[in-house]
Amino acid sequence: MHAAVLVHEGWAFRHRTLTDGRRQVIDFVMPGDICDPTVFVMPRADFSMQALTTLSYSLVRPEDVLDLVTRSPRIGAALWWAEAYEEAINRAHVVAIGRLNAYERVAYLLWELWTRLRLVDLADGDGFVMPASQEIVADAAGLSYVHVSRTLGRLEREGLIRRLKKTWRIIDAARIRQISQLADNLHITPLSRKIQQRLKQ
Amino acid sequence: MHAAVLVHEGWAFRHRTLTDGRRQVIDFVMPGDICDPTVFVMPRADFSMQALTTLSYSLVRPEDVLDLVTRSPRIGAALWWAEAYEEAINRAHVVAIGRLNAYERVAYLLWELWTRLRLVDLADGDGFVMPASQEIVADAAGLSYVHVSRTLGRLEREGLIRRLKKTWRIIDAARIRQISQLADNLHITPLSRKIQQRLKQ
DNA sequence: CGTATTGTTGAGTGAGATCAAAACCAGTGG
DNA sequence: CCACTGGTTTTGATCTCACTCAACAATACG
Repeated sequence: MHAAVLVHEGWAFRHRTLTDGRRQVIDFVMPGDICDPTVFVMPRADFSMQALTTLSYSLVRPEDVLDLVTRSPRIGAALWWAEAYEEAINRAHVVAIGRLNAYERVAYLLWELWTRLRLVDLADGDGFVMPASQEIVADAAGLSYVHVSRTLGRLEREGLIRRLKKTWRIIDAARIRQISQLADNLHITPLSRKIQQRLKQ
Repeated sequence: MHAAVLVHEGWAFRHRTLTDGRRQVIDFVMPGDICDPTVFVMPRADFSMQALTTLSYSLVRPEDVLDLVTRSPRIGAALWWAEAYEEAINRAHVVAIGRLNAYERVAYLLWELWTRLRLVDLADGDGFVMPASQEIVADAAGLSYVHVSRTLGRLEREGLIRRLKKTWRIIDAARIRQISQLADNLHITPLSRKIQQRLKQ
């Protein structure tokens, strides 16, 4: 059983960088998320993790995880849910990167980030603070940063989003959702909302 | 209703098909694989599954899984391991599709399939039976089937693989492994081998 | 056999990459 | 308040890898 990191504040991302410099961001980690902390310490062969902002988090040791799970079915369920949620996001990424074009892919990413942030009350209405540079977004979407810039520009020109410094706003959520194709992959329910909220604290 | 599926014999694949027909294969399911333990927590699966050959499998109902896990730590550990393994494969897919070119991606796929089959003793030395059509391989790699055909042709012309009907052989494993870049993502250990072997039965 | 599915090959095209330069922005220090 | 610096974003021009279209070959199958 692994230890776990519970993120309270701040963003990070997990990524894999190849020897020649190519990098793929596997996913973003934000408040309410749980993840394996060993990556902070040990450069695992698989992937590594990097903070985007200052992070506040708590560590749960393996023994404690086991203890928590066996004692409280509620927490066990929450952990299990978090796991399943993460997997659903990962599957969506595979589909997005494998079969959506740049326009759809960037729309999906916007939708995912906004949705996940709303889940933990970190979205300010239609807007949210975006700490990641476009280079990192590109590495998450499997695109070049130049093309990400162009695509975001297009979405803005079309009136679907608006950007001001680090704050991005979803102007036409319905359209973004529709373009992204995979919005329903993130099946958010009132229950999941409550669970994630609790984990955030 | 959803339940866990334990595959004993045969291949299947999980995929997501978009409304316009574009399809992404999320992963292949082969003997020893369990899918999908998390489906109990999710309201509805965001993907569907399809058999490639006749399948032999056993179904485990949600209640029974819970029961098994709480009673036998051994089974709990095995489930946990299977989960982690599946995630590692999924992460590798994201990286492969996002950042590898067609040549590397196909090499990776070959490596992954061969490695996973060896894990459950279903590889005949350097060869294995490949039940999936190139169209399905293409949908797994995020490529067109035409390009998959060309790429396999190239690998064969270069003497790295050989194909005879449905049997594919890895002639130069070291090269394939090297080209795929992500071979070490599948961290196989003697332990994992044993666990997978047991699950196969 | 004939028919359907799958695989191969060639030609032309296009979405997104790469290259390069300019514009912008946040600090930092004078 | 301004100039200087390094990072980020934008824009234009060009190129390339993989896609599409189309025809044909091979294999599987009733």
